[in-house]
Amino acid sequence: MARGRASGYESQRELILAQAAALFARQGYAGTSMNEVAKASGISKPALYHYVRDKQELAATIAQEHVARLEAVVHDVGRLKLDPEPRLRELILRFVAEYAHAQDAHRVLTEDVRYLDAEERARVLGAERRVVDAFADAVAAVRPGASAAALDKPLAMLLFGMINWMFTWIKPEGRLSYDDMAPVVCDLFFGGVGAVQLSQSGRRAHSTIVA
Amino acid sequence: MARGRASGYESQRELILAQAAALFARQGYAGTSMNEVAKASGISKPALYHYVRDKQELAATIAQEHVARLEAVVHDVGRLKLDPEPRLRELILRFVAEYAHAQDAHRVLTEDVRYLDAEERARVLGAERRVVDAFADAVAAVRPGASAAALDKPLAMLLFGMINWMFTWIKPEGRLSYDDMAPVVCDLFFGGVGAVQLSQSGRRAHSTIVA
DNA sequence: CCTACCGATCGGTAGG
DNA sequence: CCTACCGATCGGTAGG
Repeated sequence: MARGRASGYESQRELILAQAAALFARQGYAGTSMNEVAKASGISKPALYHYVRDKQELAATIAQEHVARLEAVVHDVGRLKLDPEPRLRELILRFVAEYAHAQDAHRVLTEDVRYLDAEERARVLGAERRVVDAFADAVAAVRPGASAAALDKPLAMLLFGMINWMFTWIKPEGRLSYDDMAPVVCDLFFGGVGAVQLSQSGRRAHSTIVA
Repeated sequence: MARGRASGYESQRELILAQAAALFARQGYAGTSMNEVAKASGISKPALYHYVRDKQELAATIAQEHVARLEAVVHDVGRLKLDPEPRLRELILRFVAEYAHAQDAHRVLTEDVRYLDAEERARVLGAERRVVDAFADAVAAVRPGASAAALDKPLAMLLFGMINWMFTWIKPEGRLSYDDMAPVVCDLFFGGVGAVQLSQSGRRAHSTIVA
């Protein structure tokens, strides 16, 4: 669609998307004005509208491209034909690496998708669901014979919780990086998933032990 | 809507705070107007400003009161003088229970604190830091003799990740509740924390995080 | 007539 | 406690 454009058009648009992602991540979608996006991109607001249709297209594109990369990671790892544990470990390591160099887009994906209209939100959430399902399958594979298969997806979500939450407390200037934490997440999950399998085999047995 | 006399001031204010928390949680702080808060509270906008100084006070109060409850939980559990593992388990169960009946306030705490001015943000983040430190201490206590004490706080943050992320995927109408997941989180963490201790011993002794 | 913009301003709405 | 407004800024677009 952009084939006829000048060669600089796509690179300018990519710069705009990067600047918008940074602003949305820091200030939120609703808390960021198109004037700020234009200023950060070094162009006027009318010029900005030469590259993007409207504000929502910015968030939609940022989220869509990011979740598409996550789907690509899932696909790539699937083609490696690894055993269950190496496969899940590979997924975790690659996702953390992906987040590490796309922190802004990831925050837009997790916080700003609610501002998209129904159709675009459905597209993004559909891709997210496929990623979650892939993780749930990988979790199921490392829990052979588990009687509580209903916990595969919740366990995958706990895994996502650990790695998605990392962007709130890992600071670029700190000495602990995303890559340092990825193996810790793996060890914690692989070490603990067996205990969940055992204690949850009789459903909800523990829910009111202490309270 | 029924409104009392002078004694009704506080209850009206509490209704406003609850409505604001629900709107902020759903739409974000910047994406919510004071007109919406007034309408949801069944009063006019000028009337709303009779109960609150400005928009920021709403978010500050919601976040401050919520984190104060979390600090109270930490304090209450501390007075029980439990052994390390029951203590951390009790903290997890009570935090999940607290989140379950304050989901809106919790989302404001985790997403909208960035919109507060420096002073109020510092107050909230200070309270959050004390809560995190208490969890890190509880984590340290279940890792006796661990040579990688620098991982106590990161492990506490992974724990927070699991339980803080729950609000994004546990739906009220869903099959799994917060209370169902709390023991799963406990089992996963207690089962896995030993594996982390082994594989991470000797790594990055002076790692620090900025929380 | 195209592109790549500009200074200025549109109709509405924000917090107050 | 309402109507009536303000200075400013919102997302988006006019003419040139």
